[in-house]
Amino acid sequence: MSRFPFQRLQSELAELIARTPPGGRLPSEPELAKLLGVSRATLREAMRTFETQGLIRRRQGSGTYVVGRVSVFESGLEVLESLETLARRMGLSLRVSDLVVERVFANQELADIFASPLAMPLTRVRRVMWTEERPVAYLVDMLPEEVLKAEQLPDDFGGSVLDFLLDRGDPLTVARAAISAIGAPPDVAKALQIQRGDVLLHFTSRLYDTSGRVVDYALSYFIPGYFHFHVVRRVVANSR
Amino acid sequence: MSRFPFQRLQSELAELIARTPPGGRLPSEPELAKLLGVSRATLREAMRTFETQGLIRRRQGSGTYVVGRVSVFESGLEVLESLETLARRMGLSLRVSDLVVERVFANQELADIFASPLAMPLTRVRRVMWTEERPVAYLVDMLPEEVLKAEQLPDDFGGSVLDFLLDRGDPLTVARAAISAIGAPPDVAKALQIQRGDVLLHFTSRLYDTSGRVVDYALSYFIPGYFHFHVVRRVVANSR
DNA sequence: TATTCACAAGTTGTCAGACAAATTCTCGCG
DNA sequence: CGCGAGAATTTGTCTGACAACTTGTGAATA
Repeated sequence: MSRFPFQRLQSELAELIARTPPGGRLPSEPELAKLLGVSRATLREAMRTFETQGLIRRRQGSGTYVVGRVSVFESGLEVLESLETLARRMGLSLRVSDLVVERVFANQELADIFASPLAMPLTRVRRVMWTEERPVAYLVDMLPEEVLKAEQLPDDFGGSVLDFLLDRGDPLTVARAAISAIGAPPDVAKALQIQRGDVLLHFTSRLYDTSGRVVDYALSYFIPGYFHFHVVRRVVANSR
Repeated sequence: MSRFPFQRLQSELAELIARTPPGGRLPSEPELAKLLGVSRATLREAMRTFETQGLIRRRQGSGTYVVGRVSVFESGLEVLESLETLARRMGLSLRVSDLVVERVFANQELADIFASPLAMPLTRVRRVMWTEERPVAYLVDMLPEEVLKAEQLPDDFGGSVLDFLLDRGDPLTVARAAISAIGAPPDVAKALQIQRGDVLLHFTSRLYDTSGRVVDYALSYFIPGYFHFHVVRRVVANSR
């Protein structure tokens, strides 16, 4: 539960929308506002965010309707959430194995990414995520030691660096993820118990805080078919 | 000039944001509202849409700031644009080959996607996109014949069904793309001149119009490394 | 001089209430 | 049964207000 009305609103609305069948109508704005304990103006701002994402559609005089979506089991990429959170929403449970937290030093590439000097100390967190006795993802996070020291990770670390930073209250804003497909490199193949060169979905993410600094550089490797990532793409109007 | 205040507002705001250098501050809300001739409530709703898209950041007590737009506009997946348009912006030129436009009939899967009866006639457009003597993408679009008949495609068809529909003025709204990685199926491998099983990035897209109907179901296969797809992910608080 | 603290001014966040505009429903009337 | 006028409902927009937060200023202090 968040401290700020707007964020709480967003998650409650997201839940409500997820519960409503495609094409279904949401309660009217005055009703919803009362139900959620906010003013209509604030409610409308929250609704706009979902409209921007294409999840709902509003028709003056008629109501607000949930747009047909493929499945609740899919994750929209425009919202950054941890695999754990995603899995919980899907009714799955994720397990962590082969957790390795180590201290490394920035090479040229990493120094560029973090806009830091060469050899800056970093904390690298590697682990394999399992669901139902099967490895499905291999995750590597790298963070400046000023942001995260190895000792700070709790013993019951669930596998999500993002959740840890959020719970700690870090002022995170957005992440930028590059999406590609690759054949499994040897170390990843070994961790995921697949063959070298097998197909993997690959994200390379930079997580930013409010000051625009990169606080986490993450490499994610997913075995296709276990997680369904999708994105809503806006059609831009003709410029005139 | 649009008929509706909100749409006019959006384009004027978009312009203002585009004019403001990254990190720059926008005028205060009361000022902007007066300047644009709307109430502060309406203005805030419009601002929310840009905040959702990661273009601006608001800080209570301080102001509203423009986020570095390079990261967002470069080739973000949140905006749907044709490969042609994208390639032109990246300074590449795309060529089309092996264009096949044919009439097919919906099987059960396609009928579900289009919410249509079985065996509904569809127009299927397949082609290979080349850049610099090398095939880089294989695209398949399927549209109800009511939306697009084979004869309607011009002789100089550039390879983008999306551009064609937009130029024609179709009321398109959003597309949903599912992202995954696959090994090349035989037919795709042949078209792209690669080996069966080679790694491909794969999008499955549904394009919607204003009535919420699926007007285009598209399969896209990309050879990794030629197009850089990325997405901006908003951080939201945990819901627990 | 340098530092700290209180405070005022400015900005975003939220609220309540009102009316306009569009849609949908109801019901009387032919 | 069909149709149209009007009522009811719902989203769109506006106004004014206050709360919460940030920032700069300047006086008081070490």
